Amino acid sequence: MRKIKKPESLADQAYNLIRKDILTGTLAPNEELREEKFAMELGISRTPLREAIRRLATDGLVVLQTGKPAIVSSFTKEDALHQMEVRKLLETYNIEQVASFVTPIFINTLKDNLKLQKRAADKNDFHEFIDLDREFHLILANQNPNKKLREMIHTINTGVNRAFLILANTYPISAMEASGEHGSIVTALEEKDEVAATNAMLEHMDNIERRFLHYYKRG
Amino acid sequence: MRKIKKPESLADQAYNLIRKDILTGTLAPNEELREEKFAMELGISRTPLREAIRRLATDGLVVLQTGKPAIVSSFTKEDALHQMEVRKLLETYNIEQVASFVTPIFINTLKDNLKLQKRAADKNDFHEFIDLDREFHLILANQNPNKKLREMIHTINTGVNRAFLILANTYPISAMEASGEHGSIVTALEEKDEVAATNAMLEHMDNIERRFLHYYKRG
DNA sequence: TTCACATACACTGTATACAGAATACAAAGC
DNA sequence: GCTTTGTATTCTGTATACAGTGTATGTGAA
Repeated sequence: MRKIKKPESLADQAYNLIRKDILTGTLAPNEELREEKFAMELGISRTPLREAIRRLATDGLVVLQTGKPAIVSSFTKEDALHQMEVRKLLETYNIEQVASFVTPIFINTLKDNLKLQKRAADKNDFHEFIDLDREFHLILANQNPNKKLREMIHTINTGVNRAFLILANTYPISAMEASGEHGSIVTALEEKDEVAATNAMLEHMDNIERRFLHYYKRG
Repeated sequence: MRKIKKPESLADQAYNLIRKDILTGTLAPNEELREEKFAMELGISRTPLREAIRRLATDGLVVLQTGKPAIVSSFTKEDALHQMEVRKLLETYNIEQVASFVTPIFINTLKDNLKLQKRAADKNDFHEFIDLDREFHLILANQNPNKKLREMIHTINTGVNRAFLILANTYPISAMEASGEHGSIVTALEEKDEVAATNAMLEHMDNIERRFLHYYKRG
């Protein structure tokens, strides 16, 4: 039976749109989200917009201030490092589990993604690479049967990706490096070597952190 | 300086109230939350109630169904075990970290809580013990400088505590056992023995799981 | 000029009104 | 009797209206 797709609610649409704008930096940190004004711009009323903003707040992407307009959240270096610490814990734990579930189709999916990553890196297509990077880790997470763990990895990665934007300028090097590290992970998985996979992931995480700090310092 | 407490918004109040009702089982799984009816009962309008419900949804305590009333979420045995798996990961990681930050005042806070736990267990005060149990793990989490990790432990523990309610009937034994396990954790922390503390926590987690499965089977 | 104070404005929090979708029920047809 | 279809009701999604509070602006006195 073919399903008829339901139209997304206005609140959902607003949520996705604003979320993307924050993650891509179109909406800068500390920017105020005045409800009436913002709703008008989106062509909707305050009600669904408010719902979207509240949801973004639980994601940590905006901060609510009672009686005052919500603002796009800013984050310190410490916040980013904290997130990376948790991410490291979750991603390494996950890959160790996932290494036992390796199937040919799973490996192929990863390899397809890898190819696209390399292509994006070659073309210097920044946004494309960020998306593929995110997707790569999503594929890994989604292989885990534990739904709660999957959810947590998703949210933490969203936050981290935002900090990653700081690397925008010097992205080409980062992308090449990251792409190579992803390759190592896939190789280890293909050989069903749990230890190697975990180590590869840990190394990847450490390198992300290193690159982040390196470029963060230079502003 | 004494602080003047700001009045909570209606949405906040509704959120806390409904949350508690779900966690204590006053609102049963699959129960429908009809907005108008429910808002009337609380003496507020639909708007703040909706906000509360949406927030509960991101906590995983209710499930939204577009165009249909939201329902109190149910959870399967698998869900509970999945949550416990993540909790195990986070709590053991946390305590290993926290063991290095041990201060006398921290130990005293834990010991105070322990005393109250024992008292509640002796008095067979079910709700009190659940609260103290939750607080015990909260104290441990809050000692960690990593805010993101703290947040995650808080949310995961909320969910787990709900499953714990299944043990309500046979609670006395569980409470005594859990209380003792908490004691072992504090002792290990007091001796600044990271390994012992981590092991004590891991054992505690495994026991929670064991008790859960034991009583789950018997209904 | 500067400070005190009053007034106007802007924005959120909350209530209510309205439209469309889902559901329940009853009547009609097989 | 059972299925089906039309209709009424109920509910959510969204828009709008209203109230209260904080902030900015402007005016008058020192």
